[in-house]
Amino acid sequence: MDNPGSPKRARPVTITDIAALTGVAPSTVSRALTRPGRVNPATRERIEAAARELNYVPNSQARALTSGRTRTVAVLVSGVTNPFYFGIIRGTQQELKAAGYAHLLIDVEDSGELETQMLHRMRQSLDGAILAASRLSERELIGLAAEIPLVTVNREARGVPSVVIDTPAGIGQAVEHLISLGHRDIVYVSGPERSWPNEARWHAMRATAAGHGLQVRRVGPFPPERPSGSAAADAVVNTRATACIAFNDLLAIGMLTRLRDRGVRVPDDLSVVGCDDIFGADFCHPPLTTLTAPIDQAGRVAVAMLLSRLTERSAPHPLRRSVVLPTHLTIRQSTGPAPAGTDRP
Amino acid sequence: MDNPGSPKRARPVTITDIAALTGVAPSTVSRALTRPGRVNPATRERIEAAARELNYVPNSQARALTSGRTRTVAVLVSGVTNPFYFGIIRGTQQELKAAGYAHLLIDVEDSGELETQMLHRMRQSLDGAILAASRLSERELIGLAAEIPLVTVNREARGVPSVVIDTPAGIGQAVEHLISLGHRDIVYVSGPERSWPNEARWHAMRATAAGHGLQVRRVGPFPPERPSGSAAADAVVNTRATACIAFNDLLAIGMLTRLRDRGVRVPDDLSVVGCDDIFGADFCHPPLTTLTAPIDQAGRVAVAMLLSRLTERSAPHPLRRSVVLPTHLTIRQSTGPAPAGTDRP
DNA sequence: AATCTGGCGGCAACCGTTTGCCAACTTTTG
DNA sequence: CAAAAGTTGGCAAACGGTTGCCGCCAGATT
Repeated sequence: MDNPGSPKRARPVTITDIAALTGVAPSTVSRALTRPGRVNPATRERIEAAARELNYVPNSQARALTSGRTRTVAVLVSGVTNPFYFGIIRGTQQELKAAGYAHLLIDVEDSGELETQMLHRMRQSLDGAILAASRLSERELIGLAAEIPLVTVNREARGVPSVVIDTPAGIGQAVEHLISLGHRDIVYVSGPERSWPNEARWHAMRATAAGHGLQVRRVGPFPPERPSGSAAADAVVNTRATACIAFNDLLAIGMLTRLRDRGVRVPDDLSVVGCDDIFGADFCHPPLTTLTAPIDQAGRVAVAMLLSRLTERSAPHPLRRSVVLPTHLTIRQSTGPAPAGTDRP
Repeated sequence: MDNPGSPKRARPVTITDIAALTGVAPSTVSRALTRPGRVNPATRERIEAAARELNYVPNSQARALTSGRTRTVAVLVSGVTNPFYFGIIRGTQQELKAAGYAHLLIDVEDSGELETQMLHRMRQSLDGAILAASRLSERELIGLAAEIPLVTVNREARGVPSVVIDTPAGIGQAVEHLISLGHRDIVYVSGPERSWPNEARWHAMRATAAGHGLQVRRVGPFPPERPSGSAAADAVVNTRATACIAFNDLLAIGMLTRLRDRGVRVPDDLSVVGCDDIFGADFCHPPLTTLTAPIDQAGRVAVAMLLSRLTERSAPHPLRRSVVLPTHLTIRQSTGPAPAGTDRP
């Protein structure tokens, strides 16, 4: 190795090399490799042998130039920090790899602007994109979907295929769980105001509570991060509620820490419910009662929907334009009976 | 929207369109956009204005075809599940985005074969790659590094630039911490046998202990995942040691759960030390004493090293070929004084 | 035997950009 | 004022594939 700092990359093998070796035209090589029925089986065999021998790897840039297809899908998340996205990343990665697509990861950090800009710049290098947690307006989203095939996660927009995790339905279960434990004063710990799932969760909670003749309150909004849990915990304690449902587990786990510091016992003094069942929800202290969401699956389904749209030549089934995945309540130790004094105010 | 299933992508604007609009040749447009000094400032201004007006986005495939540079870097991790890689992913993502590079995520699932194969197939679409947790042999690694610019994380191989997190040095601290608490019988909970950092940690532990006239034992190997913590916990209890250091936090957290189930009190009966300080190490129960590793930083530094190699025209500094990042011991509540009876056997 | 048909392979254009080379023109220099 | 040097822009050839079209040939059809 003469200069290890800048490895000399050997000139890659091209179809022309294979053509020369087999004595056919480059176009024949191309066809043998991409349209197997189009050439004589014998010729094809020779070409394939040569390709194997030369260790040929097709140049995807060149391919993309004519075909327009890059076999690359972008996955947009906002904040790689959030374990929720781990699931999305894992699910999409699995499914994309299995289909032979490349997985381009983009962190748009909660910025709708970055989101549009990135997608716009890369649109020629992508076959499609998965938008986990878009901050875009419905208008913008639809506009973008006209530029490039899109599937959203936890976000609905007219005409844009989506995978939504039905946490709102789970919220209903959670509220009933709390009511059955004797809680009458439940508060919602709000996440980002402009977030679609946040609003959906809040509405579901209010609706279910109303169905039981209860009113619910709301504190926040808080950034959906662990540190915000402190402020959230204080706000909840302030309301004198006996139970709360937090926008997500990150916030809930943050609250747990603060509550412990303040000497508020969970669940004796206050019951806490989270959302998502992220990594850590089962081993925090106390283990968190939460709405278990099939996050990985959401990622996998989103990719499957996108790819089926890309490969399908006929018009896509209008039925499968949107998929809703169910959640369920996982009861652990952060919820318990309402404190005696407050059972019936 | 006529057929929302397959959005018509408008034919993208090319430099030829800009050339036509400004009345210059395409080559001039190309130069105006990529080699600003090469054209008359006035012409350039006109071209830039036209480009802006037409909302021009350069086609990166076409660019890559001639230039050979794709502005894409692959990040290889083994198991997106492991929170350790979250840090790597976050760090690399930040740094790559800042430099205007695309971030291609590849999960090679602990398979050296997949690792080689993927890199080989994609080598023409990549400017370089970051190998976090390579399972490759030194030979293979060096071979691959000759094909494509590489930076490894937590893995050393002759002539391949690397970022290594100096957990072994931290292990020394951890051992001394345990000794100062009166522990005399410490066991190492081994991770994957063929893993480079695993061996390094074990050696460091043995060396430090030997320096204090102590012998240490080793249990395992265990897959570095939470579920393996159960088996690991049982194995450690079996040794009757009073303290252990686990290959990583995932394993340590898994152990904590099992120990609690078995009624073994941590730290009263057994002290546990983890490695890495991943997400969750601070809120598990009890919070884990661990070696805090600058994981994000490792990702950032790895990318910085790679990019500097790519842009530098002269030979790279031989000095900066490898970087070692320090760790420190973060003492939480999973370590405490050795149980009285066992202090001096 | 002449014609038709279908299979198979080659030619050449094209995808969008970069870049070596050259020509025209302008400015500096002696 | 002529020659040299420097600017600036255009031409055309790549880069590595894909694909429409055409021609050749063998076998089938009449």
